[in-house]
Amino acid sequence: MSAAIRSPQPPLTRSVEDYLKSVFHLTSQGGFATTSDIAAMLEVAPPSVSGMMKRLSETGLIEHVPYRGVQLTPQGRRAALQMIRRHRILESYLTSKLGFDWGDVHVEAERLEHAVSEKLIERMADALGEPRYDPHGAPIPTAAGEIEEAELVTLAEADVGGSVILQEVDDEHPERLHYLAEQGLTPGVRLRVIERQPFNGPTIVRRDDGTTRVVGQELGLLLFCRPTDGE
Amino acid sequence: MSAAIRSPQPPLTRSVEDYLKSVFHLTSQGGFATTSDIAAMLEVAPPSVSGMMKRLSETGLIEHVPYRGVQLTPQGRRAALQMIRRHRILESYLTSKLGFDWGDVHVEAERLEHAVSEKLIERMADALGEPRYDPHGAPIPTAAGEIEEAELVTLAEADVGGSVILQEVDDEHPERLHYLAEQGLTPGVRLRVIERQPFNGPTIVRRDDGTTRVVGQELGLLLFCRPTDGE
DNA sequence: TTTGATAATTAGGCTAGCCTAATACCCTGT
DNA sequence: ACAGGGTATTAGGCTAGCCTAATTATCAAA
Repeated sequence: MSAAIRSPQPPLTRSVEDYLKSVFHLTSQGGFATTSDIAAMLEVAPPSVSGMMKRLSETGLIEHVPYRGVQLTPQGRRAALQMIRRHRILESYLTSKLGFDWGDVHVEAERLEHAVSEKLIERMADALGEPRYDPHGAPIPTAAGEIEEAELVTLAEADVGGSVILQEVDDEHPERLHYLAEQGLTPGVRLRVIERQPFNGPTIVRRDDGTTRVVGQELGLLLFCRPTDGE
Repeated sequence: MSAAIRSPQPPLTRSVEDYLKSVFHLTSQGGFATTSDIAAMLEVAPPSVSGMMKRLSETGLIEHVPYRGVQLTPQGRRAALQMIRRHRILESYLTSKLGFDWGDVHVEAERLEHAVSEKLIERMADALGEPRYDPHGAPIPTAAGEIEEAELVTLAEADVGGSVILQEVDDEHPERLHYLAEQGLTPGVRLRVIERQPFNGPTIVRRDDGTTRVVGQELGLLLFCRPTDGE
């Protein structure tokens, strides 16, 4: 029998925490996370991923189907959600309490999330009033490990003629986030989808203030929206 | 010739940062830091220290006199002071802004100091109003790398009959700090040294409110005081 | 001056994580 | 049914940091 369960679980290393987060994100739509996708996300070589997957499945954090991919076990999912909570609480705290720009908090949180205690995160969450979303609109898992799963559609594929609320934007790349802030494309804004150019062309939207924005397909794929029925 | 100077200096590892801090503390009274003292402080085996000392002197952060000990180079001192600034600003922030107990902040800061950016530390320092002392009374180096050097005497060796201001207490061991707080022995308090028992016995002090405290020698050696002339 | 205790260093090994090169597997298109 | 391209894994190596055991240096006391 395998010794997948250990009573005094050793603390996870930074690397392990990063791998778990990646697997979580890559499997959030269901299915398996592939070796090459994980490698690309973490910027390591595929054999490094294979090696780590072996170790993680031995410790019971993931389920590995060779040549297919991996999924999180309940234990792995719990750890991943804890990391994501840390990350998003940190991003929220840095923007709200220390005046950080929303473009800069991601990389800062990326380092801090491996060093903060549970206690510190809960103090920050408390100071913020237990926020439910981070500055980029991403839902923050609860301390108990529950996360809201919304059915969002990217702006690049939203129905032309319909209305959407911009809910969440990708949190990487400061320049992109600065641009979005300049354009007033921030979480919560209501947009009417006016038209979309063919051949993966840009989407044209109108804000409530009547101004319009032209959003290229690449950017549009990173803007997650909730369709609204009302005009 | 050796290549002690590299233009694009690689970021220091956590370990290196810890070694530099240790050497700084062990040489603060002048002289050399010995291998065994460093090993004891970092809780590693002496040969680990020898190995690291070799690497650090190759990168120009310390000066190593074999079989004697080590000292920081100006570059190493700068790096050490930066770490100490981080540590003390973090301790201050956690107590002032997030309601942490002064006994708990040391271990939290010990982990965070390796993960915070310069920018974050400066934001915290700003939010605190550029504090000059941390919660345990230790002076905080400036961002430029200057630190106040006070001539302090431990309570265990303060002149009997004289008065002192308790300036700084060791920041480790939460229980000890809790005890000190209970006893009202916190930085800033004025104490009159009433008597001291022989054979490394306790020191008896009187606070301004007239109450007295009996402080054993071991504890007294960790309470750093500034003698005052006035009654 | 020699000896012996103590401290420092060298020798040699281990793990976590990464890498490249070589090999094995899977699946799609013919 | 199988050949080939692409993906995954295995093999083998490297570095940082740690360890223990063996060796060497230093210094004080006889």
